[in-house]
Amino acid sequence: MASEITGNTQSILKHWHESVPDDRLAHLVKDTARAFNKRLQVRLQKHNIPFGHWTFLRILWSSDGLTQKELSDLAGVMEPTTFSAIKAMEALGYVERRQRPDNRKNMYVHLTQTGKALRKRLVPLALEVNHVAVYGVSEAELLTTRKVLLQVLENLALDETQMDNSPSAK
Amino acid sequence: MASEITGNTQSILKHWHESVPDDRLAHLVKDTARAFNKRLQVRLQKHNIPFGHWTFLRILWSSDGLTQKELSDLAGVMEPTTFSAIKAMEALGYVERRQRPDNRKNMYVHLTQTGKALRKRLVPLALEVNHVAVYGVSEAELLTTRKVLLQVLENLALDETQMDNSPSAK
DNA sequence: TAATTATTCTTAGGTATCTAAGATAATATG
DNA sequence: CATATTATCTTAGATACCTAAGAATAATTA
Repeated sequence: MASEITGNTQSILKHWHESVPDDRLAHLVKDTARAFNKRLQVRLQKHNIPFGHWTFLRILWSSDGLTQKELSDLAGVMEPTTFSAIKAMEALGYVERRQRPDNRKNMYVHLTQTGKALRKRLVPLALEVNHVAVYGVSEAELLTTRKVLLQVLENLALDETQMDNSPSAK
Repeated sequence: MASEITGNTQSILKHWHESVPDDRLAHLVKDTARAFNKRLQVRLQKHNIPFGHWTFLRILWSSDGLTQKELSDLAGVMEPTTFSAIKAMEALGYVERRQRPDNRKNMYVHLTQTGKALRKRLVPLALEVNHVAVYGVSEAELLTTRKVLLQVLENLALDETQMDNSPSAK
């Protein structure tokens, strides 16, 4: 009769309170991302939406008719990931994949009515998670956090351009 | 001859500069976590260490001889994840799984010499990633960020205890 | 315009996670 | 102490990602 909780955000939390290694921002960011994902996932599950479809739906709601390549870039995933997600979503009737007469290479992805309709139901779930998450955090702190994370993302992107061209395996 | 970069942290970054939706901390945290993972992963790859083993090695280096269950809790993953990672690590000769005469249920995981030796080589890689990541970020900002992420983690953990007991769908 | 190069989609196969459920051992209870 | 419950490890199978490589098409260039 104890807690039936599966994802153990609890124990992770405990760990962070007990020892905050001041060299491991990566770790904290990762744990937080996992918790965010999990909270959205359980909400989506109640609507029978696989978490992986959310990413693409979100993009399509704001810009329908993109190619799979464009979708991949916006979602920040590789083409095969997009391919299989979109195929699954097509099978579920959320999207249609179309080609244009003037271009037989690109695949344009369009939402169906069903796909469009999901928006009203699902967006509030994500907003709720974000709302819950920032409870008790001041605007100023949030601003700083966002700024820092953006800077970190930028630094890591720079590392990428540098590392991937100089394969100095040490 | 353009950039041979596979993980597209670049395009994600661009997206964040173009539109910062002020309701989507989750999204930013997720992108940052992915970038962190990726940067460590490419470094580990040069040493032929799968990213998934890193998590468990790190824990074992500071507390050898834990059970698989304890490892799972500390790593924040489910038992089957730990099970297969540890099995693979056993096959590679990094760890040994032992049972005690007084307890035939628990599996105690011990590092081998090889496993212990990896520490000296791998820990610097993680430190480097963290170092690169926080370049140009002030101590004060970092402190705030850490505090905020911890608070967020706490809020999400609370949501977990609340949601998972009141399955009010819809 | 023909040949080469680059882009996009697709297939194949692998990693790291998960949930659900089986097996076995330890613990608690009637 | 026998039975029921709980805990841990394990198996099986799914999801969401990845890399590498093939196929088709579009774009470039010689």
